[in-house]
Amino acid sequence: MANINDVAKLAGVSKSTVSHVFNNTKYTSEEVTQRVLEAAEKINYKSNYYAKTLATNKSQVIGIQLDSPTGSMNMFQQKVTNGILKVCSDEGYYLLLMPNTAKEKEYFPIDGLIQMNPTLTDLEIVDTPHIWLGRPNYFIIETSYFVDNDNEKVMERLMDLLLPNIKECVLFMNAPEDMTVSRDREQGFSKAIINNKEFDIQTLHVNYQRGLSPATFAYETLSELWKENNIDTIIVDNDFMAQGVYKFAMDNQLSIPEELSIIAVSESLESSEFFTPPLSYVDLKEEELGEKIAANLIKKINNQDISKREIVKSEIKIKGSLRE
Amino acid sequence: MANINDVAKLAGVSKSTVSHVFNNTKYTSEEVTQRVLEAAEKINYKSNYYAKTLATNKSQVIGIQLDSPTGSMNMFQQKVTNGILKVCSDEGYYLLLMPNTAKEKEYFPIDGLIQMNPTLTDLEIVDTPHIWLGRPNYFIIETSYFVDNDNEKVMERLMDLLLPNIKECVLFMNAPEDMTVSRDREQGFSKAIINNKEFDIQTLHVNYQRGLSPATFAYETLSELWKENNIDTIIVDNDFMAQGVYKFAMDNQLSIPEELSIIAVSESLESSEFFTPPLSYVDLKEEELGEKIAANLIKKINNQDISKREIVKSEIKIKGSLRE
DNA sequence: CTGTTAGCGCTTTCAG
DNA sequence: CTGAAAGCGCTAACAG
Repeated sequence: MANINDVAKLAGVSKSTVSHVFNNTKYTSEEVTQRVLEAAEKINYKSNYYAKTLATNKSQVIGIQLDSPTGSMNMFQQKVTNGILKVCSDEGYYLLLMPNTAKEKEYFPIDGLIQMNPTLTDLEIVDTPHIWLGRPNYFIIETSYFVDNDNEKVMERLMDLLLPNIKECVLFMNAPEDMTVSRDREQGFSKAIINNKEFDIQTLHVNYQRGLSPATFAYETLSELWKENNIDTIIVDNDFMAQGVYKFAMDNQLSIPEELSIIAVSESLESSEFFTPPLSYVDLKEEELGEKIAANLIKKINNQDISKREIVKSEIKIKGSLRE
Repeated sequence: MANINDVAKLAGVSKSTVSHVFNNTKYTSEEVTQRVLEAAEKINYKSNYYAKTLATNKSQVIGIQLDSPTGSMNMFQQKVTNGILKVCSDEGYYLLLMPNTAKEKEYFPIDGLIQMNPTLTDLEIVDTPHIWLGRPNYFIIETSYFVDNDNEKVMERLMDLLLPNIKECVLFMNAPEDMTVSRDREQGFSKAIINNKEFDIQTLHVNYQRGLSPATFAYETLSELWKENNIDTIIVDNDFMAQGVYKFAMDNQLSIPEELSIIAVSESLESSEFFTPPLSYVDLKEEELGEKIAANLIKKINNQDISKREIVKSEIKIKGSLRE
């Protein structure tokens, strides 16, 4: 692989001149510029990224810190990543997927970090510009930048919509307990109940337990709670869980939405239309989340001002699964 | 950020000794080792990846060359990526997503490359160990390594299964024409027909045209062809298309599978169970593809022998959408 | 077994 | 406007 010296020699100039014409970092005469470019072309010179990074200490890479050690991403994360990738490639940044393996003996000087999936116990990150996807916990929220959905608000709006049509009891199957997002949603859920005391209904709230598949979890939880409660409305975390609920409805010959009204708080599988009747859901605008987060991070890397919290509004999509 | 000199000074040894204890590249006395480790710990030393790479010319990064300029991945690719990521993190490799933007002024010395989605017009890649996901075209196949499904074979097996129950006419809605995979599938499809002349049926074959959503494409194509042919069996490229077919069936009050038998050649949305009746499909074992490809690439990087072509067997999953 | 030293390829000050 | 040279942090002979 040809290097900068080869080009310099061939063009009959010095290393630094070559560097300058390649980086537009100083004026070089038209003639010299041409000579250098031609020489480079001739021997197919490409600047060595690693040497450059070592010298400049700017890597042009953004890392995504994944929350799983194997590096698997769930559908939500994959969609967000697509959004991130879009602006990264526009802005000339590389995207590095970083599984959460504990070792870290090496210092990989990425320019910025995107931290997936905040939990209640995350610690502050230092020495790298970073942005959270979702709300960080209260220990670090003051000092953290993040991009998030309007989780609490959308739950309130959703409940305002649902409440008039709940007959007796609503069940909320929320995300896992340790995720900040599930807290925010629960908050919105509770607020709406309190603010609408005129509707005298019963509420049930459970968190998804990792281990069972979401569909199975939903099915089993519902079977259990069904016996002792007159559940007629169900909010689930995602369409995967909804699958379990639909199956329960079918097994027990319950009609949706007449006897069981259901909505999912995210459509990670993009499966709404596969359900009969089509599943109502909340569109989290994952790509937009990704684009916003990447755009902000890049600004931050370049020391431009950005707001600490950026909210992407989610949108309630009403389909046939909701009782009128 | 502390560097190797700081550690050396603090521990009272030389740079190279520090380097050696960190890389296990030469024996160092127990005592010295300890001193170095402690010193490193104390000042929070992490070896600088870029300097190391520049010196060794081994980056420990594997690139995924994406086929879209925006860098978006479809579901199939995302699932394969999960498999890749798994072995990468096991083996200490980073994974870099490389959108297909034409610039490339820089030479980013990745150790190896995974090339997604071969088409009929791809050119040879030089100077980087690489493996294709899927069969490369015939211009380059002789010199290329790849991991692929048994596309042709599985189509033959599928047709053997289907043929006895086709009444008059089968429609195959294949992947886009420029992809090698669609050629292989068509090959298998035709072979099965020829080898089973005793079944006197009519066949229709169309390639998906990018632009329309797969579901819409399927719906419209079917509407068109339906008028003039007595189609009773349909093979579609994926479950997204199947959605269009199910909708067509519903709109025209055709019962599945009695009047219309249907199977998808991939279940990219993992949506089989969302259909009523559940959609039959071919399981492409995406994660396994990803794991195999990464494992092979890493071996290749280390100059170990690997076979040029590795096949992952796909599996036909029969559900209620197929007439018996 | 440990230390010296010459690179890896590029950027960037500083003289000219 | 151009070039010489120091340095980015680390590795790997090689000498001791």
